Amino acid sequence: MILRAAQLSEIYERLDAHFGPQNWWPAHTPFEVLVGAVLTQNTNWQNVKKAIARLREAGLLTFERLSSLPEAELAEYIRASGYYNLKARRLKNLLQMIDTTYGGNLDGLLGEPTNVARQALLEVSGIGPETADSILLYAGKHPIFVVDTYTYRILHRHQLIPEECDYQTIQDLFMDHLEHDAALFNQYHALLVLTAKEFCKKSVALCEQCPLQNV
DNA sequence: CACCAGGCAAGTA
DNA sequence: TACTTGCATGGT
Repeated sequence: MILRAAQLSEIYERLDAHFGPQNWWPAHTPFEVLVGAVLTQNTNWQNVKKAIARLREAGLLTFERLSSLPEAELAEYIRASGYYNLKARRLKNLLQMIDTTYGGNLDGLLGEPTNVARQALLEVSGIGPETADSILLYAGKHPIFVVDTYTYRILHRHQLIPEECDYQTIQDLFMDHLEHDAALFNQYHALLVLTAKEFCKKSVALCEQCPLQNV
């Protein structure tokens, strides 16, 4: 039950042929990626879209406007995304770090070497590996592979990884055997999300129609 | 009604 | 260290 290097390319080729180019993340600006990355934690993207829309309508999708918004008010704007009190706090923690360490300049954070920026993000309470890597890849175009529950579920359903397999192990599988290219990692992760949503739901797997059968 | 959705941190023993 | 719990809305 181990994933072979050649299978990573095979999986990518099949999914890319099936779904085509995706050009993720669905956001207008790097700052919007940052916000969305926190709001989508364990949450349906449909709910996140509602919350992002509320912030956009209020003109709050900038570092300065969101930083000056009281936490309690921010929580109300993002209510539809669920865990809204928790996420308001986490966003504030993140903005605070960018303010104190990078003078409120998101590009300052994203312009750091990947490992430095990743460490800075992980030190923020509420930012874990997936959120950090999503920000690095999709807001900063850093060549780092984003692992999520979909990635795990698809690989495990196809018996390519064991049930006990942590984030770093899965990320290393991809990064040890693929070219470190942001555009490739972007597309690969987007393809895995689409595949999970269409063919590999938690309670139902439509393996007969899945492009990955018999990999 | 039950279950699910692009996590993470804090508490417990 | 290993396991459990809290956080919460909205769609199916």
